[in-house]
Amino acid sequence: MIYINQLSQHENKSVTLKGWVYNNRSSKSLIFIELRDGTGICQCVVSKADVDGRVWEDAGLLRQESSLEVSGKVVKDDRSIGGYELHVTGLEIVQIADEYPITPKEHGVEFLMENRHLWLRSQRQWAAMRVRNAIVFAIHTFFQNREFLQLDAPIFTGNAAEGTTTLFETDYFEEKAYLTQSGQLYAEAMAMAHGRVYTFGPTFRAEKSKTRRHLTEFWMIEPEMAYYDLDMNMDLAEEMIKSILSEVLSKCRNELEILERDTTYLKQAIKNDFHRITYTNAVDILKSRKTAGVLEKMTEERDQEKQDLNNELEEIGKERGSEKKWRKAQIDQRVKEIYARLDQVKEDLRNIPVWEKSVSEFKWGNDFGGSDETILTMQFDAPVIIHRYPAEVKAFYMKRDPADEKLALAMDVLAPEGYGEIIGGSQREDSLSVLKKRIEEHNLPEDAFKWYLDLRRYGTVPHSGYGLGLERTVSWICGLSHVRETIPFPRMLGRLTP
RNA sequence: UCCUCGGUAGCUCAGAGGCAGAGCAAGCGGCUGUUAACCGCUGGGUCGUAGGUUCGAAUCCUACCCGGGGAGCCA
Repeated sequence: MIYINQLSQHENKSVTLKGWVYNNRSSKSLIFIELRDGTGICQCVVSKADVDGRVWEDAGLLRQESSLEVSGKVVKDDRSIGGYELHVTGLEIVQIADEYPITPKEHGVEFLMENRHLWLRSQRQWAAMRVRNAIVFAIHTFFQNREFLQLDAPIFTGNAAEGTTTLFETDYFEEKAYLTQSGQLYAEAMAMAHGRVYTFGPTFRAEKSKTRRHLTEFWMIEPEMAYYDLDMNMDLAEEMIKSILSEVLSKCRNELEILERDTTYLKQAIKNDFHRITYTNAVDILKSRKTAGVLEKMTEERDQEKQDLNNELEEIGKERGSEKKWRKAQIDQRVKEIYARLDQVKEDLRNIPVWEKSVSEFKWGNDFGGSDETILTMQFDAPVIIHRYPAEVKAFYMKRDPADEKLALAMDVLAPEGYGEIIGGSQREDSLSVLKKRIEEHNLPEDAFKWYLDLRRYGTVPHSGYGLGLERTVSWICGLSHVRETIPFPRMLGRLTP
């Protein structure tokens, strides 16, 4: 048995493939089977003249997703996907599949999510999972090559660490336990034992967020380094992202093609320095004449597009009445596309005034909203790192800027093309007395942080770290519009199965 | 929690007070190279649920359920 991605090494040889029917077509004396085997897709051609009666008959019984073994000669043919096809001589059916719910035609999100366990077999989902795998591998490689130690932080935690977010509560032998929202505090303890460490694990947030950027269960990578200041932290984050990008671009060319990902910005992100701007600077940009111009231009573009789409609708509407059946179907398809795009354009047009208001009324000291981030990243061609946020909007454990007590030594990395925040991090407060004061100011129970405070009591050092959201990273690199397609079985508001 | 859009055949959708429709899928037949193949025929309905208005409701009204997108919050 060989795999489809090795076919080029077996040209003109006889091989056996084992897999599933992705799609099939038939005529009087030819049957085309698109076979998938997990490594790729290969068109298998069954010619009535070349096979015995049983093989021909069996080939005629196949339906979408039926499982089979098929043998034949590997032939180079540009008409076939992948450039090679199999001229079938033998065929063994493993199972004739029941009627498969996911047809080669289009489907809605709800239906696809109900059938997520099967949807994973489809090409685009297959490609996204392979990119996710490549990203995971690249992250481990990056840290392992630098002698970081991987650690697993606990999933059950006894207290709501930062006090801000809503956590999932469970019963832990009649005691309350929460599912972790971050492994950071534990990573800090391990960093004091091993110097440089990282976690790679699941994280849970019980917030009722229903957007394309949110899951209730997602995977986070949290490096934590002793003797690292904020600048070193930013350098590491930038190097890591560049390293992930070059790995994926070289290993997943085929996958990115299936996903129809335009890789221009990804390549630019590897080549160019990330833009580093302070929060204060970012606020100035948001309130600038240039930003207002960007939004005005966007409004004009959307207005024009809306007009163009409406004109097209009118024209093809006239044409439809006098056309042949196949052309009518084509027109109907285009009409659907136009309506979908119009909805998006109308939503943008509704949103832009809201964004304009949010930007023009933005006050120093507020945190950025999703739209503010989008507007910022629209003005740069590589990821943007924003650092030194107002301390008031950030977590208690972040160190203040010695040059300005109002600022926290925090940093966020924003991905371009509207993908937004993929990393949040900071230099940590290393003074015992200051940290105690912060815990008090945030009305947090000091008892719960007793062990954490010990880290500042016994050989405290400057240290830093950050958290990278895996699904948001996959979503950005794949060019997917929703994180639900970046994880095999997404857990989100209202979705617990499959 | 709030704003907004939606729920009609297995799937994707049209129908906007007056006979329940199309394409695909399924079944049968036809076609020597198909790429979401194509052509013909056949079967397929709790119009999300409950109530109301009306001679008459998929269509109008009310409540609820489910889903999409967004706000807040965040990775």
